[in-house]
Amino acid sequence: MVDASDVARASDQGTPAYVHIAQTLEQRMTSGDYPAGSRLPSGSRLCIEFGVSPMTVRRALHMLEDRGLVIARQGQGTFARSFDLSDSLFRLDFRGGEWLDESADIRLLEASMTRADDNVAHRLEVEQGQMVVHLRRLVSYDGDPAMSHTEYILYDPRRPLVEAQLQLTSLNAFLDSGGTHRFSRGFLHLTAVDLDNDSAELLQAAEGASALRLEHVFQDTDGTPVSWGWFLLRAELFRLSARLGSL
Amino acid sequence: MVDASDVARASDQGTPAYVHIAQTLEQRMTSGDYPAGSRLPSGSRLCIEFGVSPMTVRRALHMLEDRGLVIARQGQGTFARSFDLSDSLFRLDFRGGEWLDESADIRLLEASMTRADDNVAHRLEVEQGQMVVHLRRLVSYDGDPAMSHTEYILYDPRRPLVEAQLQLTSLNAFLDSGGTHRFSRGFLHLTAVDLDNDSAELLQAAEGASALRLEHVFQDTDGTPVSWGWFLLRAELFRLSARLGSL
DNA sequence: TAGTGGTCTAGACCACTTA
DNA sequence: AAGTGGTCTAGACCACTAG
Repeated sequence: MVDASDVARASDQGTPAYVHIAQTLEQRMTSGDYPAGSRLPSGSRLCIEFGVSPMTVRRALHMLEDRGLVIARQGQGTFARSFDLSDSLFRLDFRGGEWLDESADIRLLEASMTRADDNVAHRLEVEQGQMVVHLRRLVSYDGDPAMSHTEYILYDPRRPLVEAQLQLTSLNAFLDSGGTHRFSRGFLHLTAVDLDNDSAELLQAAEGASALRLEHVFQDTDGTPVSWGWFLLRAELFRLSARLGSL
Repeated sequence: MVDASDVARASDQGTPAYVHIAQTLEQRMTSGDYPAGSRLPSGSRLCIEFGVSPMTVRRALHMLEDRGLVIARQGQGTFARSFDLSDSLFRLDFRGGEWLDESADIRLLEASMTRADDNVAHRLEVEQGQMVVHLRRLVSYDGDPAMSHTEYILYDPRRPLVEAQLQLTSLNAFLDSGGTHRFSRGFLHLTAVDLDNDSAELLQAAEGASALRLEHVFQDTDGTPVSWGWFLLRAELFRLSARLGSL
């Protein structure tokens, strides 16, 4: 019989048992003890080996599964996966500061009602020609244009939420951590593009200069698309970064 | 007294209790019941409200914390965070197929020993002028160039690991799921760039065309940089995507 | 049927913060 | 001192997969 305080001391310093187990298993995978595709010892065996309860082993395996290092198949076992670069999780950074601080200046360039063209209608899942709200913004830092934002927002007269949605989809709402609204669902796509004439001028960059294009669809809680749009981010100012490996 | 089978039935269908709890809490955050910055009910209160044990509540909170929707501060409480786009986790997709399948062709364009210049020396944390391995590869799909890869690998005569490292950092090792080796540590940075003359020609794109530049540093288990390099990905073929919100 | 992963309990002790 | 999150136990039952 072991009690909690014994176990806490068991690994060595203050590192939790589940972290220690996960690290040990990861090390065995990278060192070749558990080659990619091979089956790891079962939960019960790991309990015995590490002298911990099932819950603790499960949490360690859960960590590895979240990070994609391992895949568990019910009734079969837990298997080592090889690392796949395409599974890396990137985080979008703004170089040289926070996304939105006091030096950020958001200018609303356009706010109008227009009829949805083919593209807009498709993304917002409405009929072509339906009225939608069209917004265009420019975000500058210290007077330097850094990104533009073009957005089309659903306008449904039967549920007059435009006011709330305008706020919902305002830059502040998802760039500023202090906002009260947030999105419940949606997706993002990020690609590299050449700036067209118009955007290049707006961002004070050369025509054809590279930019990151971050496209978004934000959905209502029921899955209805509410907003479609994209940011154009000056390439020198933004990047995505990811860390590989242990913690 | 409730036993496990009662609880499993409690939520409704087969959804685990911790998922149900996490979803409920997320809904309350988006609906404004728990505004950004506010404190969520404590673990013990949630146990009472949902009629589950502490471990189950903790797992639900853990999920929300992993997704960045919530931040837990020991001794204070768990607080709702507003969603921050910059925290989105992107996944790199290859449009139109798998990263590496039978149609992929990897050509080694260059493999030589060179002296580390300023840049290389800095990234690999060696002295300028030290010998390093220089590799350059081109990956094509169905005969179409899709990405190039330039890489500098540490060459330390005192520990002759070059052979193993070559394999470690080979394309197969991190693009092909069947490999046995994997990286233990490192980081990635992704930006948009204009292709220079050389790269444009190699990728059969126009000079100045946009591309994604995926820079990497792979480290040994002890943190020593082993490989520095970058991929240039034709912009039309790759993108990053992320899903927001619930599952 | 035996073994696997997946979930859950009803407690416990610890480290930490606030008052 | 009271309340918080963080960790852990020693069992349990379930769903699934295999032989």
